[in-house]
Amino acid sequence: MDYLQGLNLSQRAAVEQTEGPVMIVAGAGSGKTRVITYRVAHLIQKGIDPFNILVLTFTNKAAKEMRERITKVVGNEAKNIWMGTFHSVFAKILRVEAHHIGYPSNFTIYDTDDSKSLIRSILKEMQLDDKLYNANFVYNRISSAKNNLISPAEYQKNAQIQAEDQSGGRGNMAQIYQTYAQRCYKAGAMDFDDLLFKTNVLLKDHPEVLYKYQTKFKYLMVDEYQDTNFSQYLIVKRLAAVNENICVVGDDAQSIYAFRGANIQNILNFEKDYPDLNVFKLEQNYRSTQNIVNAANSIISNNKNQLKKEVFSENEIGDKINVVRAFSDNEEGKMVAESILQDRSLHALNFKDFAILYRTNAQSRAMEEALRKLNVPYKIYGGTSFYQRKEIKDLIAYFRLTFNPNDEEALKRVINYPRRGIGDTSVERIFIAADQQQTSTWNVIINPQSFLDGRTAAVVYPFGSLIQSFQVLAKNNNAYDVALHIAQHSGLLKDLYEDKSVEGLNRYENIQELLNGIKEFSEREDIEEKGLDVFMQDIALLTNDDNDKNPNADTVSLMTIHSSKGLEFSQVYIVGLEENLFPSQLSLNSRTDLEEERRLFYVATTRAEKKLTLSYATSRYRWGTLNNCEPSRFIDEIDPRYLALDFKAPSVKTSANDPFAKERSNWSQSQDVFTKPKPKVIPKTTSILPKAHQPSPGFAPSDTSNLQVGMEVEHERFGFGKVINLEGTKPEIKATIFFKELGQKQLLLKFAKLRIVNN
DNA sequence: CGTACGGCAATTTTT
DNA sequence: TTGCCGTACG
Repeated sequence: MDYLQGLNLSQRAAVEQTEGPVMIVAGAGSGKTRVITYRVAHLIQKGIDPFNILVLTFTNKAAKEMRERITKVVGNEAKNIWMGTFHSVFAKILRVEAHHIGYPSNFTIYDTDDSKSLIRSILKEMQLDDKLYNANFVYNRISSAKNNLISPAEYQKNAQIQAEDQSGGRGNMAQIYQTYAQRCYKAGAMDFDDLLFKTNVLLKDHPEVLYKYQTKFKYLMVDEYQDTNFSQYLIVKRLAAVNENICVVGDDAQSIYAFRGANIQNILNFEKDYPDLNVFKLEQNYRSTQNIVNAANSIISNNKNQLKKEVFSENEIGDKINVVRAFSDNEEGKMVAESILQDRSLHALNFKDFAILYRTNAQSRAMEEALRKLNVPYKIYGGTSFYQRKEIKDLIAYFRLTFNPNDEEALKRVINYPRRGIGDTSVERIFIAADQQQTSTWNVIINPQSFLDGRTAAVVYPFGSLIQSFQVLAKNNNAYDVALHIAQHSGLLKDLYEDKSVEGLNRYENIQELLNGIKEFSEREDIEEKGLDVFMQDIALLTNDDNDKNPNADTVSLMTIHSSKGLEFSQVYIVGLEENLFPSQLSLNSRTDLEEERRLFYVATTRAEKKLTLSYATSRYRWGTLNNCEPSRFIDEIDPRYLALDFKAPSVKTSANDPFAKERSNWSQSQDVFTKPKPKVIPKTTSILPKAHQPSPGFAPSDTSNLQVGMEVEHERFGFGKVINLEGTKPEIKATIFFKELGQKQLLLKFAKLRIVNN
C-alpha cells in the first residue's frame, strides 16, 4: 500500500474512491496518469480480478504506457486488464460477437483512405459532381452521422439534416450514405466509426450480449473523457449501467478533438447522468513552473465554457515565456535551432529535453531544414505512419484479400498492381457483372469465363488463382511464411526491387521491415495463434508510435500539438503563432471552434516544464507564395506579466499599427457567435454540417482582373464582402476582403472564385 | 491498356 | 509548391 504515500490528498481520495460513479477533473500536469495507474493498482490490491477491469484510452501510446506503469506496481497481473483504445477494445469484442450483427468475425477494418476511396467509387457510379460532393466532405458528413448514431435510414428521415443537405445542393447525401454502408457490409468491412457504431447496435439490440459485458466489466475507467463523442459516450453509459462503477478522467480545458465528433458536453454534463457522482479535482500542477502555469491559466480564461478549477504550481517561478519574432518561416526555424543549441550547452541539457510543437504538419519542413543545417538530431512524430505508406498498404491489401476476398478496397488496390493487364475498364466490367448477375465480385473473379468476355476473362483468371493459392497456403502456415510467399508471388517484391531510385529502395526496405515485424510476431511465444490473419486483426488501428525503434535516442522531438497531448518536455517551442495558422483559418467561423483552438494552445503551453518559447514569422510560404502574417491573437491573450518579448521593436500588440484594427473590432462585436455561447446539447439533433454560405442562384465567378478596392463581391462559401485591400503583382494578387459573415480574409485572386456584385 | 503531360485546386488536427 | 485528375497519344 506504500504507493498511496506518494499521492496528495485529492489524488489519494480519487484513488481510494473505487465504488460508484467518479469524475476526476485533472488539470494539466496534475498527475492524472499516476492517479489512474494507482487507482487500477488499488482495485487489484483490493482483490478485484484484472479481467473485470476495463480501461479505455484514446491512443495506443497512452494504453501502453499505463499498462507498463501498472505492471510496475502490481506485476504481471496487469496483462489481464482490458486496456486499450476505444477502437481496439471494441474491435476485439466485435470480432467475438460479429455473428449477432451479421458480420464475419474476420471483418476488415477500413482506414480513412479506404473509406474515401470507396466514397469516390460511389460518387462516380452515381455520376455526381465530385466537387460539390467532395470525398472529404462526404466522408466527414457520414462520419459525423455515425458518431451521432444516425443510421442511413434515420439520416434520410431527419428533417433538419435533409434541409441542410438540400440547401447545400447535396440532396443525394442520404443515398450516398446508404450505399456506402451497404458496400461496407458487402465487403465485410467496418470503418473506424463503425467500430463504435456497430458496438452500439450490438449492445442495444442484443441485451444478452450487453449483460455479458456489463457483468464482465465490473469497473470501468475512461481516460481523456472530454474527447469522447456521442457514440463512445453511449457505449460507456450502457456498459456501466449495472454496476455504475464508472470513473472518468479528463480535463475540459484539453478537449481538442471536437472536429472528430468529440463532445465536450459529455464531461460538462456528466453529473446529470450520475446524480450521486463523486467529483475530485486535481489542481496542483507538478510539471511546470509557476510562470508557465499562470500563463496557461490566463490563456484558458478567455474561454467561456468550462468547469471551474484553479490550477496552480508550487514549483519554482521560472523563466518568463519568450516570444520570438522572425521574418520568415525559414528564419524562424533557424532561430529555434540556434536557441536549442545554445540552451543545451548553457544548461547542460540533452536534445531529448526539447520539443518543437506546431499546428500543422506542413510546418515541420522549415524546422527540419534548420535543424539539419546545424546538425541537431531530431525526430518527427506523427505524419504518415509506417502502415500508411503505399507499399505497405499494397502488401497488406494482398493479405486482406487473402482472408476476405470480398474486401473491395483491397481488391481495387492490387488487382492491377503489379501490372497484369487488368485496367480500369476490366475492373469496371467485373463490378458491373457482379452487380447484374447478383453475385460477388470475388465469384466473378474466380469464374471469369462465366461472366466476362474472353480477353478480360483470360487476364482475370490468373489473378483469381493467385489469390486462391494464397488462401490455401494461409490455412496451415505461420504468418511469416505466408507473408513472404505473398510478397514474392504477388510480384510486389520484384516490382519494388527493380525500382532503383532512392524512393524505390526505401520502399523495398519498408517491405523488408514489415516482413521482419511479421517474423517477430511468428516467433512470439506468448500467443498461440500465429496466423497472418491474427497479425492482421487490428493493423488498421496501429499508428506511428509503433515504429519507434529507439525511443531513448537523444533527439529533439517535432510534432503537432495534437500528438503532443499527454507528453511533457523540459524546453518547449511553439512555432507559427500567427493568425490564420494558429488559430487556424478554419476555426475563425465560430466561437466553439475558436475555443477549441485556444484549448489546443493551452495544451501546447502546458507541455513545458521549465522553459517555453513562442515564435512567429511575419511572412511565410504557403501554397507556393509568400504571405504576410500577423502575430496570433493568442499571444495577446497571455497576461504580459509572464512574457518576455525577445526583440526591441514595437510589440506583439497589433492594434497600434494594425491597419484593419477597426474592422476587426467591429467584426467581433457584430458576431453573435462570438458573444453568446451556442446552446448545443442534444447530440441527436445537433447539426453535423459546417454552416456555409449559400451562393446566389446562378452564382458564377466574375473576371477579377480589374478588381478594385471598395468593390462588393460574393464568394461561393464566404458570402458577401467588400474588398478592402489589394496587394502583390500580376498572378499573385492577394485581396483582403471583409466578409459580412466571417470577417476579414485574404484570398489569392488566382484561386478565389469571386462574383463582383457591383462597383 | 499504359503512360505522360498539363491543368487545376488546395492545404488542420487523427483513432 | 504539390498532388490529383482527366485527356491525349502510343
